[in-house]
Amino acid sequence: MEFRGDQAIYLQIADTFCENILLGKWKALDRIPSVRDLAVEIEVNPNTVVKTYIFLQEKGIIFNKRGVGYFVAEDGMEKTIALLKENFVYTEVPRFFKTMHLLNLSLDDMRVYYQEYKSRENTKNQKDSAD
Amino acid sequence: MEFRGDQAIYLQIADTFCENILLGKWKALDRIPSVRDLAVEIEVNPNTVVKTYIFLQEKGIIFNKRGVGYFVAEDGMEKTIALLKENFVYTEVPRFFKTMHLLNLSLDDMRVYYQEYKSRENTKNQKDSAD
Amino acid sequence: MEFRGDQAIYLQIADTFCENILLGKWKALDRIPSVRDLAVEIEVNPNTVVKTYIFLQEKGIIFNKRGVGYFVAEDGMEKTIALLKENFVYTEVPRFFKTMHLLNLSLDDMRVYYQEYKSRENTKNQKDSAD
Amino acid sequence: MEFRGDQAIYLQIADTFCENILLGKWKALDRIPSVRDLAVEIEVNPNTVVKTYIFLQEKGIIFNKRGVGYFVAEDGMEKTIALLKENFVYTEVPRFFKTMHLLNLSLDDMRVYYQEYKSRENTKNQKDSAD
DNA sequence: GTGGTCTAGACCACC
DNA sequence: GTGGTCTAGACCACA
Repeated sequence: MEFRGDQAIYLQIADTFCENILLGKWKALDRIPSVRDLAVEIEVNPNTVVKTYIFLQEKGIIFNKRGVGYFVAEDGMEKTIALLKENFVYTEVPRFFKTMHLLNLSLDDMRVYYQEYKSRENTKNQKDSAD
Repeated sequence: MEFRGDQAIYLQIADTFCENILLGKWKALDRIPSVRDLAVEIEVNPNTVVKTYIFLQEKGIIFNKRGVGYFVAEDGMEKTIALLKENFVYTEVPRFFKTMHLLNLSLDDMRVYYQEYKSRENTKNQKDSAD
Repeated sequence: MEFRGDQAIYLQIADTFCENILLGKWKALDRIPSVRDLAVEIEVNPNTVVKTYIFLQEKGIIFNKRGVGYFVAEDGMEKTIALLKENFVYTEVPRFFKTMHLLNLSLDDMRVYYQEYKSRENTKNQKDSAD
Repeated sequence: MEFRGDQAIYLQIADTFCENILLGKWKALDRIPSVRDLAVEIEVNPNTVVKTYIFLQEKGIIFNKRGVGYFVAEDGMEKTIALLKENFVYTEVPRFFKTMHLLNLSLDDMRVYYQEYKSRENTKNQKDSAD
């Protein structure tokens, strides 16, 4: 797994985790990988994974059974949506529109980018399912 | 000037500077405030301003005359647009659409947010011009 | 370590670093000394070392893993050679020949100086290995 | 006139001045341009030219008649050669060979560069005399 | 432990 | 006056 330099690694892992929840890869009460396993898999320090799990636990998305492992909370998907949506609507969206405006781009320009984005995604998914 | 805690101050200063360029407050070949003056004005350490100016200089947005001061580059606005646009189109836009998609939001939902954003901006501007 | 007064210390550190790369003391993907360790070793302020490392990172010669340290880039030697060679061939060499010409010196004169230089170097190396 | 960023402007002016002496453009006891005239011509601050002239005067290359102007010293050319040669032989040449060695270049490689340099100079001179 | 950032204050060369 | 550099020391997030 590759990480960007502009954000803490443990948060990037959390982002990916949230994606997986929303995409239905992990469902309510599913057991998620152990700290050690995940650390090996994505090649980061175990402490970093611990920080991710603590972060997600504080958000109520996962919970921990002592000596057993971490599990997706019963309302994990709702909590995930709440987490992402709050940040998206109140922070990302306004910032996005601000930059859009500075660059003299309109919502219609976005429509064009959106078409491109969707066709790229389709291509990627086809390739993935072909693998 | 107030700063957020999620990004280095010197980068937030740089962002504001880019905005000012795009809004036409500073034009090509204009002399910009000296390191010391700006430091006093926005209440940060001179070294922090130095870091901002070096950063902008590396991006080709400003240049410096020894012992005279910093100036907006002749193609400063183009460089600024290039800097912002590159990051926006290739990083922010795709990430934005990705989150949008995860949250099951459509471009039409964005249109609603955009109306809200614009009306907020108008209110703000009216307040500013009233001050 | 001793420094000349005609060039910024952080650049002299960078020069020494480049030499070490080219002499094979540090190889691709080697971890280089931490900012603090190097600062202590060569008796400069940690901030000065930071400036050197940021400079080398921008040149693509080293890279950094968050919370771990700095490492020589995979193509660190190539980047180093590119950096030195570009400046040497397009700036230093022509300036050298220009001065040579002004002083009425020929390449054959240089050959004499070169012999002297090499014998001095040999003497120095013998002394070093004797130490 | 254009200046590099890696050396003080007053020294770059002094260098050009020395070249002119060695190329015979200014001869012993010639009057050289006034501070003001030269400052206008090469577009620098008059104080900078003053600094150049003081520097050259300290080296014995020019002298000053109060209220009249600056003149090339009787032994100006010898002093100029002495100045350049000292720095060249003891500083530039060793540094040049050091970089040459680090880059694995031989004196024979220099011979190639020298041919290129000379042919470029010839082209330039032909163009100048055609103007 | 690591690097990243910031403050405070100093000295310097330069224009 | 200007920017460039350096020191000293601090705090923080991160691995």
